[in-house]
Amino acid sequence: MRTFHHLTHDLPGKPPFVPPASPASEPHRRTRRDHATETAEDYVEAIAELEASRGECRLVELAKRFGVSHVTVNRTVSRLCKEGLAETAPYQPVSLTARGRRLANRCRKRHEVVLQFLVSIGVPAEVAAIDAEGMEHHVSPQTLRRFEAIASEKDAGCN
Amino acid sequence: MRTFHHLTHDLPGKPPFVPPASPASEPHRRTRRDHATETAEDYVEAIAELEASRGECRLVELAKRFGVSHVTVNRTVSRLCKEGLAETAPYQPVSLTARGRRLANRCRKRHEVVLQFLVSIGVPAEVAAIDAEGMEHHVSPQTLRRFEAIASEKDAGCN
DNA sequence: ACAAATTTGTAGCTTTGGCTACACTTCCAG
DNA sequence: CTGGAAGTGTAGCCAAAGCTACAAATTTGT
Repeated sequence: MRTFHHLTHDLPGKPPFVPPASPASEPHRRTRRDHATETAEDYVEAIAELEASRGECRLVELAKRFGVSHVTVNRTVSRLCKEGLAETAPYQPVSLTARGRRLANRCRKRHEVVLQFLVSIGVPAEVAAIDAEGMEHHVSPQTLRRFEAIASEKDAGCN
Repeated sequence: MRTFHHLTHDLPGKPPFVPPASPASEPHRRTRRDHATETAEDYVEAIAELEASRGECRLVELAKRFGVSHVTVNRTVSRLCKEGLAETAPYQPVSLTARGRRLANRCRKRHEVVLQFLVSIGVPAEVAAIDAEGMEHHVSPQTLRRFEAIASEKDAGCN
């Protein structure tokens, strides 16, 4: 993600051939940006759940949850700490900061809405669980509102 | 993606502490797997479009489309070639193989279905375009069928 | 209390996907 | 027909997210 302008002195004689970057590239740029936050979102959500269900969140549990090695979890949690979303100390459990908790709550709600929406339109529960996991990070607030409305509509039996 | 067992002699005295990997990790593993194919899907789709609209697909056009540098495009296209989805020669345009074209067609259809579905449930077109871009890769065939059904339902004015 | 099991940390590797800087082809205009 | 602009290639850097192997700490069972 980092840019390196420290060597780009922008000497006026030679514009270093900047690529034009069409407006149509916006959705892609957005999708890439989402990507960067996906991991953080998944992690804070998992941490919150584990704290709720077990009282504390240990790295091994996260590793099991995501199906990755504890090393990957360790590094990712370090990143979350640097970003001010989580806190931890060597050999101690992981906890969320206030910011992390807020993010976790938002993600949990969004996840639930997406999942219930998929189920409400007739997607089998197991498939819906998988799709929701992948889709949730790309659902905008506007779309989420529509999902919510439709899910509750169907729940009320108005179809 | 590569694994390195060349030093894992599996001496029977010490099982190298295999992580348990809960069943709940499946959706995440699946999502990660999707990730790997997302780029390929986006690229073949873009290549097909550019071939259709301009007769040929040049790297610069792809770079503009995705908002990335031509270097990134170059490397990604090389990977597509290795995977048998595209073909190119130095300083020549990029074209799709038969496999690449089939993939592109599937992706285009899926993209259209997702986009139309979002619009049909009342998401503003611009927002729908962005969301579709991010969501499409995570929509299973089952969910896609539901999307399709609902979109055509609404189109027919049955609500 | 101590050995074993579990958990966590660290070193070092891979691939993917970003980037800049610079070199080289192509191609067209004058 | 030649020179510059546009397009492409290559070298080399970065960060994220995956891994194994090994080391250290902590917890647990006897």
